[in-house]
Amino acid sequence: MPEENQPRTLSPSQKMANIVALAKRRGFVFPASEIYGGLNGFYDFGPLGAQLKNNIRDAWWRDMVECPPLGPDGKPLTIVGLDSAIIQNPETWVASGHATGFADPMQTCRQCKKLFRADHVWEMLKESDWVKSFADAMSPAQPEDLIVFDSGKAMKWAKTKGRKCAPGLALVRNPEVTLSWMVEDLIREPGKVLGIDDVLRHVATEQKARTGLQTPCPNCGGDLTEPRQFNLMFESRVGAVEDGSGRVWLRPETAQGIFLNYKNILDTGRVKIPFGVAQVGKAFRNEVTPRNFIFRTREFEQMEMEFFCPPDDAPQWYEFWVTTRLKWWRERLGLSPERLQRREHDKDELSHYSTSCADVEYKYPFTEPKFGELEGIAHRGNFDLTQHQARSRTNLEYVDQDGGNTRYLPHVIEPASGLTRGALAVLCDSYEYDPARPSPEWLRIKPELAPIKLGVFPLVNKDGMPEMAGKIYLELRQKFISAYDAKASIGKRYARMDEAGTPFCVTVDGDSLKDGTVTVRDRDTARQERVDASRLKDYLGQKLG
RNA sequence: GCGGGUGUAGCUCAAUGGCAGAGCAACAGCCUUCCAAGCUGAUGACGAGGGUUCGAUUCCCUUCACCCGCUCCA
Repeated sequence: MPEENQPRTLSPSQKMANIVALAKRRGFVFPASEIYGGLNGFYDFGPLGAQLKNNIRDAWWRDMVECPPLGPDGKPLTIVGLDSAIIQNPETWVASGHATGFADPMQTCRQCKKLFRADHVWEMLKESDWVKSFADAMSPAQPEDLIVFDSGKAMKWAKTKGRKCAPGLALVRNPEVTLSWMVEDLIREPGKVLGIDDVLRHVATEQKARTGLQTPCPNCGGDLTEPRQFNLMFESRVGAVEDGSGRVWLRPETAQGIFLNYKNILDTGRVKIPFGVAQVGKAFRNEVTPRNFIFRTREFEQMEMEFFCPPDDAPQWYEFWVTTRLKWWRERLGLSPERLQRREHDKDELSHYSTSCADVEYKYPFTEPKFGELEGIAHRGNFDLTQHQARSRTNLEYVDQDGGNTRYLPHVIEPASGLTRGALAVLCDSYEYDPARPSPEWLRIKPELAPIKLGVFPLVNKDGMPEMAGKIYLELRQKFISAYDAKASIGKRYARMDEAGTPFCVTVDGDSLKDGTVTVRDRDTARQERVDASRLKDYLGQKLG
């Protein structure tokens, strides 16, 4: 209901709150097991959400498997489908690196309470503000990666910072703690030139001797806790005996199921390189912090495709898939171009398996003005096949009969998108707000993706209108997902359909009974057109695609 | 996992150490001739567990969930 003085535009956080509320109100997304108080990181998709998600999935499957794009040479690509088990032999995850890579030891700082990956601490330390400012203060004239320890300069610096400093000893580090006990020995030689690595090594040795810990906190220099194990994979057990013998994991990504079946598909699928294998399914990660509605959940759905190609061709296929996938989100799902971007990963951001990786990113309301991930396209090289070949002792080489029977492990380009995130992006992108409208909130979902395509109403519940509307409904529902509604006022029914993102509403009114025409109302403009009821199927077929 | 904040009906909000109220939504019916009209009716809540108390939604403890930040990540 529009209220006076309501602002026309919403802040990103208000917008997000509205989207979450609408998603629940209209049955798109509910918190999982809500009657028991919910469960952190899990959501259920309601009637409309399930349909929306299926529509996105079907569009992806259609464009990947049933009718894949043409390659750079203008010839159609070969991509086949797969649906592999969620639980696989645990060796899978040892080979893929998830059993170790997903079990990162973490450390918390006792002073500033920040959390760090233990294997990142050293690098972060080098980049940390307190080490840098320390270096700057000590040797403004020196290159940035060098520190000159000089007690005279130290005293001067401490003075300008308003800190006390004993000759030759006391350096003060940010913000309160003295560093003197750590660098005492180094300062004995004023003027000596040292690299940051030298200093850090010394600091670490001192700290270990004193506290038994390896490294100071990169943020504040405080004490870090012991590295603690985190395992991001969900554990389960095969067999009913609880003795730890049948331990298995739920897959943290769908991709590995494809690599495990690579040989089977080669042997039976009549495919030859280059080709792709696509799969949609649930994956599970024990995220440290599920956050932002369904953006990061512990159970989520992926749409992944592994594209196998000759090693030399990999760079061009990588480029091909990045542009193809970006275009897909923009054109097929209709996401706003200005809210989509391609972002190349930095070197230090790359996973253990990939040599290059680009994200298709969307500007979600909760990341604004920044972007958040929607899909990642990774050049995985032959990492996975190499690992599985070695660990399973199964030859996974491809014999290229077109290329003089050469043998090689193909390289892999992997476009991996989040279906759950895709649904979120569609909800966010289609959310419209205009307090001047009778229905101020509506979802401008692309008609092809809308969970309900059509509302069919009698204008009022008498004079034969319900009968005629009922007949039209029975006919149209065979072709379009439709909803019949005769409750409450016509305006309310339009508003309900607007919030569900239903693109068109057909209304039977008094004239319909006389001349056989009905009105078709457009969700986005709220304008109506009179159409002959007998032409409805064709008319709507054109509009709904 | 750490720190901060928040938990009363589906939503927005009341009140109270002694029977927990309203508006909207949803449901049934009446009415209604194009954009959340009206009438009637029935349904519906103190996040969970424990403690103090004759009695706790209210005070105390614990826990769970959600929001924000750190971190991780499709």
